[in-house]
Amino acid sequence: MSRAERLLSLMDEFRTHRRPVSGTDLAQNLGVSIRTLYRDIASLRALGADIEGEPGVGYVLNSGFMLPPIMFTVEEVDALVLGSLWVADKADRPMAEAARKAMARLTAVMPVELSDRTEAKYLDVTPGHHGEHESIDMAAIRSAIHHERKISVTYTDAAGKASERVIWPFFISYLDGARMISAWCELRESIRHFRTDRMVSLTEMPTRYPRRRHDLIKDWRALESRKFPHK
Amino acid sequence: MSRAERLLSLMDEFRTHRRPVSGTDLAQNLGVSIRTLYRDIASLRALGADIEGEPGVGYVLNSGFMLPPIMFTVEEVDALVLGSLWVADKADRPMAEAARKAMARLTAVMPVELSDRTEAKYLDVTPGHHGEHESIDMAAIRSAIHHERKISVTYTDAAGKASERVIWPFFISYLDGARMISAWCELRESIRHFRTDRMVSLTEMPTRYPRRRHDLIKDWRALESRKFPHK
DNA sequence: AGGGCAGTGTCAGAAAGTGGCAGTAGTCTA
DNA sequence: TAGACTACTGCCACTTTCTGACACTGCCCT
Repeated sequence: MSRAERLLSLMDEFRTHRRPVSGTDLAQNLGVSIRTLYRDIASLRALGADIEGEPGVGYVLNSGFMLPPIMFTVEEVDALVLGSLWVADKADRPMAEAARKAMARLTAVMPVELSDRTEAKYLDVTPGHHGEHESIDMAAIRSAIHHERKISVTYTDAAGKASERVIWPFFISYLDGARMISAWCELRESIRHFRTDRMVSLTEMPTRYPRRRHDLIKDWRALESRKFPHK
Repeated sequence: MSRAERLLSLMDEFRTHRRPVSGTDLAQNLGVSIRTLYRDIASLRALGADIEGEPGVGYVLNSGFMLPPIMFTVEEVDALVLGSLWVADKADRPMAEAARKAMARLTAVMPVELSDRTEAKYLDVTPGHHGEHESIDMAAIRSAIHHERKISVTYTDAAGKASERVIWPFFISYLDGARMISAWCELRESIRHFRTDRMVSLTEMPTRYPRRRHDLIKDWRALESRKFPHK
């Protein structure tokens, strides 16, 4: 195992621990000495990893992961840039912010001669209809989907009538200017779609929903293709 | 200079040469022996660089550049994925293809636990109105912009009337389902916008346009903000 | 054919990385 | 408070990897 590979493995190791992990444990898992482990952590930090370490406690990787060196073509970068512009303009606020940050990271390491391209000096998405931003936290929905947890929402329909729902969200669709959540609705006992701008409030629930997200998506796609058999 | 840095510098070196460059020259520029240069090139090829070498001719980098190790957060990846989905669905064909390739490259190096996210298992843009795909080659327009060259187009307006134009393209705007080129038009002697789906034919010209793209964009933005002073 | 070039293997020496050790300093718990 | 547990840094001998020099093979172009 080369050093570069070991650094990647070390990043993976952090992510397998939900609580602080000691340097000694990490070193043992990687088959290196504690001194080398300290050097590796210093190297990762130099590369931008957000690793926190407290004496007597251990290490925590606050967020993120490392990608190894990658080859890209100029066209591929254009595509990433264009996509990020769209997300920054049209998606929910946390997502828009993430797109900006992603582009900043890419720009920081990009050869300077390509700065025109990463800085989108000559292309853009039309500044258009932003739609109504949702008041609820989209990151909470993404987290609920990822962890397959129920959420409780106060939802108003097109007529403005409010209802309380416990739903199992499993998919996010991005319309131009709005977001739609596909979820199993306990009230209606079937799959329903919810616009995020009509969610008045949202409460994360600790309960896992009793079906796998993967299966819900399968059912939903089967349902959708019966309705719209173009795919 | 570490070896990793030198590999990046070597990629930069290729891009400064428009014709084949000999290994000896490259080695000299980097301050290493020819033997080491050969090893470096082997390493870059192993990383996916498209480097061609012919005895008696020299090396050519066919395309691309290398990014060093980068840290990303999960949210940032989501944003890149979402953006790529939009580009793949709504942009011109070459751009859409580039987005798919970019995502493939990222997916290939991503930790497996994140595959749900990079494979967009739980988010998507609405499959919607694709608009009319242009018959002209968008890559040619991007090239013309990048090299600040004129193009000659046969353009039909909304009424279907065709005209020949020599234009200096400097910006691409992406609408939902269509692309619009902002360019100086020699016929109208002013800045005009052209939908790419109304360009019947396009011929690249070797002539550089006599103004800097940067300046054209400045004028255009000044004009646009006089028309729409919301920015 | 000759010049110019890409390419590979080998090996001694150079450079980078590792592990062990000593020491400093902080957190947590009994 | 003391002790166990932990993060951290500098130093140095040893280990591993990389480099340059050399010899050799083979291809392209004029």
